[in-house]
Amino acid sequence: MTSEAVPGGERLRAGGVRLTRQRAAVLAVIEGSQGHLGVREVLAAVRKGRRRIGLTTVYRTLEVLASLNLIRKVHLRDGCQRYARAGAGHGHHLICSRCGRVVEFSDCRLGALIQSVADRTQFTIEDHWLELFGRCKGCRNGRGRMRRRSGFRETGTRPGPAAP
Amino acid sequence: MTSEAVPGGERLRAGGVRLTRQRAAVLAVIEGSQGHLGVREVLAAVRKGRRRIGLTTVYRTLEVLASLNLIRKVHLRDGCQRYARAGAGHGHHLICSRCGRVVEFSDCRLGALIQSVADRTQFTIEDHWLELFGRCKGCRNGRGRMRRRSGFRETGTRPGPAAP
DNA sequence: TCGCACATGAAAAACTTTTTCATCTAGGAG
DNA sequence: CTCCTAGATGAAAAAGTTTTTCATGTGCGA
Repeated sequence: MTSEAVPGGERLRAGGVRLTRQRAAVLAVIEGSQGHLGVREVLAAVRKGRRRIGLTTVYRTLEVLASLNLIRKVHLRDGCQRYARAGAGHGHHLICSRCGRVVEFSDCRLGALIQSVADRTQFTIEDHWLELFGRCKGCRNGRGRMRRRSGFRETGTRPGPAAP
Repeated sequence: MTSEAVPGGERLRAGGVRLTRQRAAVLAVIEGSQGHLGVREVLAAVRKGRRRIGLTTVYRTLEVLASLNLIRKVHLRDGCQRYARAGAGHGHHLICSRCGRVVEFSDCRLGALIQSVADRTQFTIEDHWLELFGRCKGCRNGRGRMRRRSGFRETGTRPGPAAP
């Protein structure tokens, strides 16, 4: 297995960690999903792809990949151990509350707001975190809310209609 | 114990739930803290105040109080089962990454940004969520980062230097 | 004051996350 | 190309968190 053949291989190496088949598999699963996945879902998806992997490794790998910014940790109203593929920006998310689709955006013009809050509160503001929730085009007229923890698309990359 | 004597009593009743000594105690602990507290910390603080309460009740009560907007759920980088007192706004938080102090603000002028992201992604955006992280005045020159899960001030309301 | 629907809490169950440690392997050295 | 080893893996166990259960308690309207 050459690193060239594995998407993300270079990026893993660049991060100073080894390219293992497990890491490649987890990265592929996340990148192949348009939604956000939890630990058990990643485990199931990797195993469905006929690759052996242990639960412990999934925990560790998700943490490693997130720290390298190869994937993003997504926070929902309840529970925040979910992950989505990383886009170009610094990781703000727009999440469909019905199907779970995650779209990343980075143009958060918060400069003025941050300045104003900083002035008023005497804080030095170092970081911010913004998430938007709504309905994607396909789920616009959906009746209810899909079960939160259900996977959206485990794998398979079909270009979605929405992208920044 | 009349409801008048208990801060939050009216608000609990208005929410359609009973005013119990446990709910009052949990609310008092959260309101008396300037930081964010986890479930175990709330449990410990209530018990330190010599009031009997069970862990199950703490879980249930925090959920009830948060659903009535009497307290807020705070999400941190890791873990998001922490709670802080509720201010007037719709609940955005500025959090000191050293001491844990939480300041709520509500003037988030995100209209233009939300419009722009909505246009580009074809999403209908229904809700947003913004959190700022930094250092409060007192922690400006702090060396490191205080242990994340440590309580900040369990109780006692001394007017802090920072308030919107 | 009474009564009961709602609330509590101890214990157990269910679930999640971390730790441990023996084994494996990616990938650089030779 | 083969060898070697630090880093990676994973099964099992431990630790921690959250939910469920159900008998008992109590807020509050009648």
